[in-house]
Amino acid sequence: MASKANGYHHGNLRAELLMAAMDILDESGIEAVTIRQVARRVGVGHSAPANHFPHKQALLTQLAINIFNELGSLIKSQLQSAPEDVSEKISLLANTLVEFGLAKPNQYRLLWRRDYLDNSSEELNCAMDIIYDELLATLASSKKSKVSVESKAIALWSMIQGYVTMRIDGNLEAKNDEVSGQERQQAIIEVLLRGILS
Amino acid sequence: MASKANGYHHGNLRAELLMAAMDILDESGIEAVTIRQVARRVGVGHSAPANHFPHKQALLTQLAINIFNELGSLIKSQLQSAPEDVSEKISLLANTLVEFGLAKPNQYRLLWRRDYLDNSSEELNCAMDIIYDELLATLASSKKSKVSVESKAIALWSMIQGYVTMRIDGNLEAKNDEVSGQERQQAIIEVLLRGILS
DNA sequence: GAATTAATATGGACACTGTCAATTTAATGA
DNA sequence: TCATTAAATTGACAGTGTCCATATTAATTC
Repeated sequence: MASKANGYHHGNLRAELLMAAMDILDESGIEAVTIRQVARRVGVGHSAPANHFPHKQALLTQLAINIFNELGSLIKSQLQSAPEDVSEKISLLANTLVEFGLAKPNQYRLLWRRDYLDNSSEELNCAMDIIYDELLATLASSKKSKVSVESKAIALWSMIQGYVTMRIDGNLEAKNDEVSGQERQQAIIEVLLRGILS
Repeated sequence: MASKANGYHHGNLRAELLMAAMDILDESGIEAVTIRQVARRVGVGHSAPANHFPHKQALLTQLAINIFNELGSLIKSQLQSAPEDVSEKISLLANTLVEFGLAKPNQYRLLWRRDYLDNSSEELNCAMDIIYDELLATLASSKKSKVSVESKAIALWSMIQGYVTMRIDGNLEAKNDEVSGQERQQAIIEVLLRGILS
């Protein structure tokens, strides 16, 4: 790609490794993302990545950070052109998260595979918190009730996380009955919304 | 253990492999459960397990089935000595699931790691459905509303799954504020319950 | 500009994995 | 008793992440 084409030194290896890793992730899932496979795709020796990522975990963590950031941007842009109504806002946010997960299942999965990631990475946790904070801010304008905003946020955050995970893993297929995914998605958001707003 | 002690033929290998695998799972997580490690712990050659489980997936699938069954029994016994009140029943069921996940995180995790399991296994899906059906049955006696029982069940099932996953992966630690896990757990169940019963 | 240093690449090695194959041992049944 | 079958053995293979010594180039310093 945008390499210096001098033969030995690549010039842009770190970025290209990340791109190749993302491609493999999308195509074949996290299990297929191996250091050696990524190196092969970029056309470089199997030990070259070590200069840019000390271990596999570091590469995957950076990948997850990038995914969180992209998802965060998406949510922000969606919310900017959002209606004033609180429940519509919450619904939009939830739908954006679900749609992202369904559209890019392998990327979404990686976000929650903390066994593959460096949990102590500040950057990773910040990238995640940006999304969570968006959720908190949106919920903050809902009617005060016995239940705290934090609890509402965690309830919503949890339900979305669980729903998407089960959807993309095929755990809900047999339970969809006559209802389409779209309707179900709308319905469960509505259930929680009712609890949040009451 | 209960082997025939003849030296060569083990006599009870299948069961002991499962026990050893479960121990390793509990102790060190799913990544540490390797065929060779399990065989080593039982004191048998690295290829002996192949006679009882054609591949690693088969062993892990059986493990997951056993876990689902135990969890199912636990839930059933809990519900038998449950109060009549619907909301109390739902709350009990949710708490039982969450408590199980927190008490045996690695077992709980495996239940949802469909990439490690044989998704087409009838037995596995049945074992899971037993729990889901319990959920459905409990919810069925709640007040009829615009939202179907199925959607309520999936909402609850999703929220629990997401909440437990994030709790045991440490994704909620920074978001707990001053509130203890117990209180938070109660609060999010209450939020959803309010949506379900309204 | 030349020489030194630092960064980045290379291939080989190691221990580990799952799975296969050929072989050995023991139990079973005609 | 003897053939068959089930269940164990060891050895091999390709694949993995990570370390190592080495080679090449870029950057820095004199």
